[in-house]
Parts: sequence; structure tokens; C-alpha cells
Amino acid sequence: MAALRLRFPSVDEQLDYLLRGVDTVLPEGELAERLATDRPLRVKFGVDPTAPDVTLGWAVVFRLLRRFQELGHTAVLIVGDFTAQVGDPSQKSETRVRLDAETVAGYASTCLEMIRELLVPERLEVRPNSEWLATMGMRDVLDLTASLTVAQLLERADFKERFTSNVPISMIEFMYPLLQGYDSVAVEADVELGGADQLWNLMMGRVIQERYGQRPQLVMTVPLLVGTDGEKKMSQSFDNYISVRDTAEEMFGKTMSIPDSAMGEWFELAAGWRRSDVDALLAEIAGGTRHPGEAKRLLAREIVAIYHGEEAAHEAEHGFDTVFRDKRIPDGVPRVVLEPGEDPVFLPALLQRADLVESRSEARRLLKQGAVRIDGVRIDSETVAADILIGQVLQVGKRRFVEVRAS
RNA sequence: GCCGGGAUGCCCGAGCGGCCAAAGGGAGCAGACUGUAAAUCUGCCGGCAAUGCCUUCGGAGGUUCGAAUCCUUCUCCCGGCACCA
Repeated sequence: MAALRLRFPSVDEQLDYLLRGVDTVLPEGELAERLATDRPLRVKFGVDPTAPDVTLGWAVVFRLLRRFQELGHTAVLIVGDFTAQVGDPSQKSETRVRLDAETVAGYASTCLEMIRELLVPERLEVRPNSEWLATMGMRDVLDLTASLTVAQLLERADFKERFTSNVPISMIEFMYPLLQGYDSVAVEADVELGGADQLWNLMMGRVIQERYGQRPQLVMTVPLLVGTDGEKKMSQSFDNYISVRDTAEEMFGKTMSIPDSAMGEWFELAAGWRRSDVDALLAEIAGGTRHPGEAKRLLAREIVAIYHGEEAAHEAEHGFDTVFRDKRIPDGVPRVVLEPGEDPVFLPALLQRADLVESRSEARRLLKQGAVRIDGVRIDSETVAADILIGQVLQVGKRRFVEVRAS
């Protein structure tokens, strides 16, 4: 990461740095104009504490936000604690449930902890939107609703679709973009960032700011990163995500599991490569001068290095090779201790105790399927003499290991 | 307020008195294969020291030899209509 600067670099330099991997900037050209004013811009990003984790997809926006900070601008992080308790429309065109205050607070604090690590703390303003939304009176609310017409709201694709096909839209969902827009008014945002799916909401913020006599914010979106399945967008609800909190090993392995077709996108968005470098790499793969497996390793190392450092990245790769390429037992395997007098050992019970399986029935099925090994040797009987186990590594499938110790 | 539809395993969704631990798909897991935790193929996919037993089909009660399936009631969701000082 570039060091913090005291004075703003030239507008061209800033543009080059900020526009990397960006999807849309509206209105076009205005970014240069605003950067030229030589005043730190207030760059808003709103997070909804509706899930307890920060994914690599989400991190794409945070990394853009950080680039603004590195150039001397101020990151204004809006925590949607108020709106999360109210519920919000989800992409699946369903009404999302309301969360209670306690859950929201819990999610918010774990998320914030992770987010702070991704940003520069000195130029970070964290603002819960309950700060201004919780105290609004009906008069203020009605004032706000006067900013937009129903027709404007129905322009949003998912509203329009639902309206025409008679799928209900609750009033509260209509309110949500208004509140998000009002957040921009409250913090006097110059720029608002978001995922590509947020473009419409961000644009509404402009309309509302104008209504309140402010200069409308610039909106910038980043493309949505596909998940590890290579198809759907990365999301905690699809369980196809990598968390910024994942261990180096998990991050490496999960990255290795993405389809080859997603590699280019991941290099650009998750690893932050320039488009031109990505294209060059993809050309090498297509031309046969670079092995796709090797390229994916590079990607995995790059991603792990961002969150855990270079050294951890190499260790993760080594661990990956040990387990999956060489099919050997990795270092640092957890332990399970036999009960006194537990001999012969009933394997399903031991596997359950060691947390390698969820139920004894599952263990029995896995035994039957040949998934259980003692020191690399397949075993299928349910009971085993204790001395065969002691000091050995018990393995289920490719990834689950435990070392057995005497009582 | 009235009329109608619905709530099924992690998710979607079939079943509509016994053959139902419940079709099918997705997710997940395992085996084979592989550069890969990819793709593909195959198998598994409620629990239990287990040819059986126990708990599951929104909650409670009932009918029946037998209920996810029928009845009563409750809770919640959805659609339509009406009302709209």
C-alpha cells in the first residue's frame, strides 16, 4: 500500500489510482473536477450490519475507499444500524426480516473490527445512521418523502418488475432508498461508493441531496465479485465466499477452488491487479506459456498476502501442497485423547468427539465409503485396538485430521 | 371485514390415509479422476454400538388398527374483493 501523503498528488495521478477496477463513475468527468479543488473529499460508504462477516467481494469497495484515504481524502463509513433494524429489500425480491437491536449491534461491532483493519484509521469517520434517523419527527419524514415521486421509485428494476407482476412491495422498502439518500445529506458526502448493484440507490442520493440544497454526490461503483462457485455473486447467504478473517490456509484453498473462468476477474478485483497486467497473464495461459494451475497459485498467494502477509502466503501454499498434491499429513494437527480404558476404540464415537464428524451415523457412513484412514491407511471397521491408534493421525476425507493420544 | 391459497428435511419443492425418514433439484460430504477444495462420473446426505428402535412434515388437540396426508383449533404468510368519514 502506498504511504500516506501530506499533499495531494496531481489530478491525473489520483485518477489513475482511483479508477483502477472501477465499474461506473457518474457523472462522468466530475471526479477530476472535484479532485482539482484541493480539498479532502468526503467519501461515503454505507454498510448494513445484517451479516457478521466481511467477504472478499465486499472488501473490493473497502480497498477503493482506502485508496481515497491514501490520497488524503476522508472515508465516511455509515453504519446502517437504524435501517438494519427496520429491514431492507434484498436482491431476491423478498422482504428481509427485521433484526433486533442486539443482533445488529453484535454484527456491527464484529464487522467494524474487520473493516478498520482494511482502512486507514486516521482519515476514517464512522457514523451510525441512527445518529440522525432515530430522532426524525413525522414532519421531517414527510419532508423527506416529498423528495421523490412514486414513478421515480418504480424506475428501479426490481420494484418495476415486482409492481408489474403483482409481487408486493412494502412501503418500508420504498423508504429505504430515501433514508440511504438522507444519509448522504447528513454527512455531506462528495462521493458515494457501492457495489454495481447499488447504482440506482446511489443515484437517488443525488436527487435527495439536491432537494436539501447540497451539491449532488458523485457515485462510483465497483463490479460485483463472483463467489468461489464462479457463478453467483459472492455472498454470505450463498456460502460461496471468502472472509477477510479466514485463515491463510482457508483463503488459499478456497481460492484454488474457483473455476478457471473466474481467475481474470479475481486477479483484478480480489488481488487488485491492473487490467492490462491481468490481460497479459490471461494471454500467457491461452497461449500455453503459462500453466493455469500455476496462475491460480499465484492468485491465491497474492490474495493471502494482502490479508496475512507474504510469509503466510508461502506457508499456506506449502500446506496446500502437502495435503492435496502430496496427499500427506499436514503439520499442526489437533489432538484427541482416548478415555482411560477405551480399548478397543469405537471409531464413530472417537470421530465425533474429535469434532471430525457431526454424528456417529455420519462416521459410520464415511467408514463404509472408505473415507477414514489411520496414518494414511484406509480402514473400514468400526472398532479398532487402542494401540493401533495411539500416536497415529486419524483422517476423514482429504481435509480433516486429528492425532490420537493415549489417555 | 369477506372470500380463497399456503406453512414439508440446510434451501427450493413433490406427496394429500398404510408401499413415507418422505420424490426431484440445489447446497454439502465421500470415492474415482485431476494442476486444483475446478469439471465430470459414482455414492451418501435425521439420530441411535442399528436387518431393528427413536424423533421429524408450522403449534396444540382429535378421528383411525394406522396420519405429512382427514377433523377441530391456534399462530404466521400470501392473493383477491370490500370498506375508505
